[in-house]
This record gives sequence, structure tokens and C-alpha cells, in this order.
Amino acid sequence: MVSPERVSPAAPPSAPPLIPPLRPSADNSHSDWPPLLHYANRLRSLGGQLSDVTGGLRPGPAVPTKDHDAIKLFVGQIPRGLDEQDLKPLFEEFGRIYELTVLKDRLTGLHKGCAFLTYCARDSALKAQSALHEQKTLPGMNRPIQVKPAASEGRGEDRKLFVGMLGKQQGEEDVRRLFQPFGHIEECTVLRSPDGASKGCAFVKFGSQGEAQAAIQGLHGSRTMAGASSSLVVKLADTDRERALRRMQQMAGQLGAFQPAPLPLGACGAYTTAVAGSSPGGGPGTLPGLPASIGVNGFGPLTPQTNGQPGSDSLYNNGLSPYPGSAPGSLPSLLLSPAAYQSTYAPVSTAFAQQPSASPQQQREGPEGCNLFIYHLPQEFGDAELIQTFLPFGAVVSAKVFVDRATNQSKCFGFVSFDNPTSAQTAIQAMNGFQIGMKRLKVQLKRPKDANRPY
DNA sequence: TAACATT
Repeated sequence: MVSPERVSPAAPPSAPPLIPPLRPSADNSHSDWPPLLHYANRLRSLGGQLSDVTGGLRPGPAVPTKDHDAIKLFVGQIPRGLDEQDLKPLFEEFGRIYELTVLKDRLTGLHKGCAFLTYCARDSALKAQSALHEQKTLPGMNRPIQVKPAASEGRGEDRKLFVGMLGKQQGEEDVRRLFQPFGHIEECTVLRSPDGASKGCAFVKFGSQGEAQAAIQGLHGSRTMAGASSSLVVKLADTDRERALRRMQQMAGQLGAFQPAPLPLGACGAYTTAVAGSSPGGGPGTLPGLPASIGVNGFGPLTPQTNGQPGSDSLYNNGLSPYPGSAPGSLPSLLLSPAAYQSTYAPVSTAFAQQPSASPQQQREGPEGCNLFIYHLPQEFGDAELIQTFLPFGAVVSAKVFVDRATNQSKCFGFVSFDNPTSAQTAIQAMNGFQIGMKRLKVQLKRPKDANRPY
């Protein structure tokens, strides 16, 4: 257990400084550090006077307050001989210290060579970091001192919030107004589709983890915005890892055609389903009839995957949150008209190029007659979209879009394997010639391996 | 136009 030790402000100006403060210098030599040790030793030798220096017994502003956006710093590469009192003068150079704690082994109580440091003011922390981090090496240490935001401050993600169930008409300014009471907003972005329409969600990045937490406490579920189908959602944005996990679950959901509890689409996507206009019946797990006229309004077979239910609270009960660039958000665009499709899809494709969908399983061929070769795929089609497109015709054993290894760009063709020839034939019937944008899909049986071989 | 499970 690390018992937090409060270090109160420096001795009042009236008291003559025992020792002149250290000035950080630009050079990286050790020459300016010996005074620190000297300082420490003198402080120790002062014995009882220490309380005067620390102010521990002195009345006055005994409990300093810190700014809401204060940063907790980690200080590393500290000689084990230096305790809080020794370190204090060094760091006080940059501002009033709120808390300074040398980390000690919880069992042995041994100095671990590092400390946590919080200044009252955020600015002090920034100054200390830029003046000290890797700029000096304390005596006896091999590596320069480390002064940087503590890991607990979250390296970005822990300060970033996902906000769902916003009103469609709420812009960045409205969102800022909502969150501003909880701290300093570094970033505020309302997610929008290419036509500029809000997706009803946003990301808000605060200056610190504490502010972000306060906003969650204060706002999550607190109200229902005009035009939103349920109460405001405020939670930490997905980390990269959670995003990856989400993608994989998405893939898994697509493979098992009728899993008991289909994972909802990304919430943002779900919100947008209303924009899509007519969406033919056929909820999750319900296969549609084949399109009457392929290539005209032939998006029939693409629609059954849109199982997002706007306003479904379950979207958030799985502990996951949507994230831009994740596969889920892209799916509702399949509902759009081919023209809208073109523009809607473009930005999503970028995300896919950067984070190619994981292959759901080993690419594998089904039995003879079950494997399709598909050409004229849209450039932005990935494996996931390929699966989406062919899932309505049967159990998809594998789907693979070929990607140029050098450019990571789709080669605009791929393979889909079903577990039976009938599904394959149905898919050919329905999808060959299917128009997407200016192109028409070519869907044929894959050539058998030994075809085309001489004799 | 033709392109068919890669590293």
C-alpha cells in the first residue's frame, strides 16, 4: 500500500529560503545535480526544522486544491536515496505541488526508484515534463529522469468518451455545451455520414481521465435528447483492442447465420437505419425472397443483415461501443440506393484498407460446384461485405476478397464458397449481373483446379 | 478485354 503523502506548499515568502532553488539547465551533464543531494542532506540534518520546511505543522493553506484538469505525473529514474522531501524542491520549481508520493514496495517498504507527482495546476505539470523529462540524469542513475503523465492518466483512450443517442440536429457546439461543465474539452466530433447528416453520436475527449469520468457520472442516461429514441449514452470510447474484438465478434456473427443472439450492429449504424428509406421486411435470421429484378432495385438480398434496431438499449448492454471505421458502421449503407451507396461507402473503405477484416477462417473451398468466383467487386468491398452479400443464399463456408499485397488494395475479385451446390446456383442466379454503381457483378462457378491445363 | 484461393 502506498500511503499518499501530502506535501503542502513551500515555505511562505517571508521565510528566507534555506537553500536557493535549483534551476534546471539545458545541458545534460550531472554537474548541476550534486547540489540536490547536498540539499537533501542538509534538509535531513535540519531534523526538527523539517516540519517548518514542509509546513506540515504550520497553519495556512494546508490542503492545496488541484485543478480539475490536473495531470498526475510519473517520475522515474529517481535515486533510491531521495524521498519526498528531497524531491520536492526540484519539482516545486514548476509550480505548487498537490501531491508527491515516492513509490514503495508494498511488502518491504523499499523505495522503488519512482514517484507520482501531481501539481495543483495542469500547466505546472506540462512545464515540469518538458523541462525535466529525459533532460537530466540524477546522480547515481544510468538513465535520464522520466517525467510524464502516469499510466493511470490514460494514454488518450481513457479520456475519450463515446456519446450516443444524441439528437440528429445536435452539432459540435451543442455537444460541447453539454460536456463543458465537466472539464476541458480537447476534442469534440459529431460523427456524420458523407452527406453531413449526424449519426447521432460523437466523440468527446477531455483533458484528463477524471473529467471524462465526471462526465460519464453526470450525463450518462441523464436525459433523452430531442429526436433520440432513448436516453443519452456516455461511456469510454472503445480502445483499439476492444475495437478488434468487436470486429471479430461481428465476423463470427456473420458466419453463424442463425446464432441465438445476433450481435447488434454498431450503434451509430443502427441509428442510421432510419435514413435508409424502405427496408423490406425480414428481420435478423429471416431470409428474403429473391430480388424480382436484379440490378434495378436489386438490393433485396443485401438487406436482411441490417438487424440494427434503432433505440435498442441492448446495444449498450454488451459492454461494447461503436467506433468509426469498424465494420459494423458500414453495413447500413448497403440499404442505400446504388447512387447513394457509392458516396456512402467511400470513407468506410479507407477504414477497411487500414484495418483489413480478419479472415473469419481459413480460406477453404467447398465441394465442387459450391465455389463461386466473383468479379467486379467494388474497390471497397472486403471479406465482410462479401459475406454480407452472399449470406442470404446459404451457409457461406468462406469468402475472400483478393488484395494486392503491395498496395493492400482489393483486386476487385474474390471467392465465396457455400456448403452446397444449390446455394451456389441460387447465388449465381440472383447476383450475377447485379449492379453496384457503374459496374455489374460477375458471379460464376470457380474454375476447377485442373481446368485449363494442357492435356 | 480479362481477371479464378496469393505472400
